[in-house]
Amino acid sequence: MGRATIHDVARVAGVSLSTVDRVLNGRETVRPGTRDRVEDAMRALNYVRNAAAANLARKRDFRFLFLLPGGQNTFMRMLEVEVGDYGQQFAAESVDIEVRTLPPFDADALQAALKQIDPGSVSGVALVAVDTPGVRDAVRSLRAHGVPVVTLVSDLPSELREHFVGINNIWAGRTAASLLGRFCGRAAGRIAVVAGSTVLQDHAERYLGFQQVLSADFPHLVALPALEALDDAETAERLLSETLAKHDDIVGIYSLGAGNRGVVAAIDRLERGPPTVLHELTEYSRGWLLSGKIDAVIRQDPAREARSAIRTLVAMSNGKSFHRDENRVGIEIFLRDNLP
Amino acid sequence: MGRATIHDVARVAGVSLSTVDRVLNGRETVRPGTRDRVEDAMRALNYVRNAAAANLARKRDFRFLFLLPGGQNTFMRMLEVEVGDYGQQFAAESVDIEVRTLPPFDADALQAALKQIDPGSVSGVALVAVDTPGVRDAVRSLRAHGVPVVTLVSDLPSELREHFVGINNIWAGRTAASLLGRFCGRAAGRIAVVAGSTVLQDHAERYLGFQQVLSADFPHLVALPALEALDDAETAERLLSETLAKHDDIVGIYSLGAGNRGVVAAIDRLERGPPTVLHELTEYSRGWLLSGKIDAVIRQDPAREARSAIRTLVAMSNGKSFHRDENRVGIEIFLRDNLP
DNA sequence: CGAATTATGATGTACGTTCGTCAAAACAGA
DNA sequence: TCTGTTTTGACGAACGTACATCATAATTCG
Repeated sequence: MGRATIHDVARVAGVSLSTVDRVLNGRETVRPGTRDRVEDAMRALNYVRNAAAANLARKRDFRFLFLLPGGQNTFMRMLEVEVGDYGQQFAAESVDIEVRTLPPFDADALQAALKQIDPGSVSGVALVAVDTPGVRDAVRSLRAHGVPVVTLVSDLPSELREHFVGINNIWAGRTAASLLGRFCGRAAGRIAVVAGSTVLQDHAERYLGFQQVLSADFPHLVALPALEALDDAETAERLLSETLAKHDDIVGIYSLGAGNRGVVAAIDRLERGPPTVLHELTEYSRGWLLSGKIDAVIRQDPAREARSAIRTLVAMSNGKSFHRDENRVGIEIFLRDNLP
Repeated sequence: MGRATIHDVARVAGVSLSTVDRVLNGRETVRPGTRDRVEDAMRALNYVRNAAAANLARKRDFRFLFLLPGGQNTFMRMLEVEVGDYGQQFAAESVDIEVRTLPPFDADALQAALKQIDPGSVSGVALVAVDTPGVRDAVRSLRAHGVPVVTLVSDLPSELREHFVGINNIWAGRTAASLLGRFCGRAAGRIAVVAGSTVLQDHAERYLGFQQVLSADFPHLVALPALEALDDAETAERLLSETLAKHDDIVGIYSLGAGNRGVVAAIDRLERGPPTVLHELTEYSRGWLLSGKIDAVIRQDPAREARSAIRTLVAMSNGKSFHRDENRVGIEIFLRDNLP
């Protein structure tokens, strides 16, 4: 026998279909006694609402908008692909996802894109936030019009958005330090740190977390000020090479932003590179792990973030709860031996 | 406007609903020309079949059976919980999951349970395999009757099952060695290894992988023969304490099975424990990470495995393809700083 | 060219739920 | 007890697809 239906519930509870419906959807007032009988029947029959039929009858369809930074950033491009892929899968559940890429790190463009959204025609928005007053304001206005907003990768103050999908970058930095600190052994020395720009929130946070752990747990290791390579490989190579030449006691390297090809190029010039930790798993970083040029990669899984963002939006749009755990994005550590 | 329906496709293609249905479900012969027109229309309208409506009309429901080892093994218990939880969620998609626990590592019980399954009333089976001729035979018979079978955590030869959900334990062992080798620094010495039993396939594989990397990359470190603690905390504590007393050059500890409370108890007796790596993230191992008693935990995520197994069964049961990547279970590394 | 065959159309029912309308019943207050 | 209000029942249409039946149109073949 199949599952119980509302018909079964009605029969067992001795009420009409309408009443079951009213209880189920909190439609009109139902006398407490009747409500109890219905709920008892549902429990007794182990009734679960057939979501397929419900959504069908409701004739819902969702339109979600994703605002992602364009440009060359590998991670963002992977994220874009994943969102697209997942969108395809969700198409069967009548959710329709539009991805719009904007000039990277351009708060004005983001703000304009947000302002331009018609709250009536969009059931949810996900964005990689740039935290400026204008953007905050645009987000506030969207939410005031009843459009759920989730932030992706880069957050806004929590009262502005419904949910954040991404990793905690302070802890990512801490993780890097815990790894690198152990990899470096007992020898005292300095750690070279390469960043995109310290004005980027997530980069700053990673550096902060890195410092925290280093000074607390590995006091014999000292992080140099972050080199601002602007996520550019050539700049990274130049700056890192200069630093490596200037200091002869560098025992580890941490690159917390993009432009890693430059970082590795600089390491390649050394006869033996110190332990190195990077962020984000790409075609390149896989190769470096396998060839032993670097020791570990820390990443946030773009596929998970894409899925998590979509799932969150879906859940919010139909008022359902969603499993926080399932949708959590973890800080992943990859060595040569546990590559996916 | 919402999504296109088969009605739209029929209209655009200039054919009847029936014909669209025939094309869509490969029902009867449709002349190539007509089929093309229909397919063109579907493409033009970007038609995607409404899965909800389809399943509703098909009146499908799935019944999956999970056979898990009982006993005290924390990981298996977590897995059981996760399968149950996920089952609840899938109930809305009319899949019904029954979990049956069997005496652990009892091939006969497993075989009996498999033989007893009525192929007509079950649409798929997931099991933690014990690889014996009898079990192989029972699985073969099930599949011959058209029941999809996936192995979970512990595998069978690949021609016997449709899919395996779990990690590659050789690589898990390699990962442990890569971590521990780096944590130990340059000092030469021995590594104490605690296992459940070397006759367990997965434990043997972990030890193998561990050895591979140790001898290739860290020749100054030598793994002692695995202590067979039978996944029992007291035995583990006793054996490890003896070993630590006997050898004064133990620079690292790897516990690849269960019974970790005993391992940590033994470490606690030392004034300063060597770098330690364990498997599986539990309430306990979290605490040990946070308090610094151990350095790293390697795990396979039981929630992911549960979800992956169910998804795989669902996909197989209705002939759909499924994303291998999404369903892959990774070898995860946790330090104090990236705990979920 | 006509018969046999094959391809397509028309139509209806079903799946389990939502939602609306209207009537009937139960209840409350005086 | 009568009236007015609240609660419940009965019914039907709709959502998009599956599937079955029977009729009709198109094609093939001798």
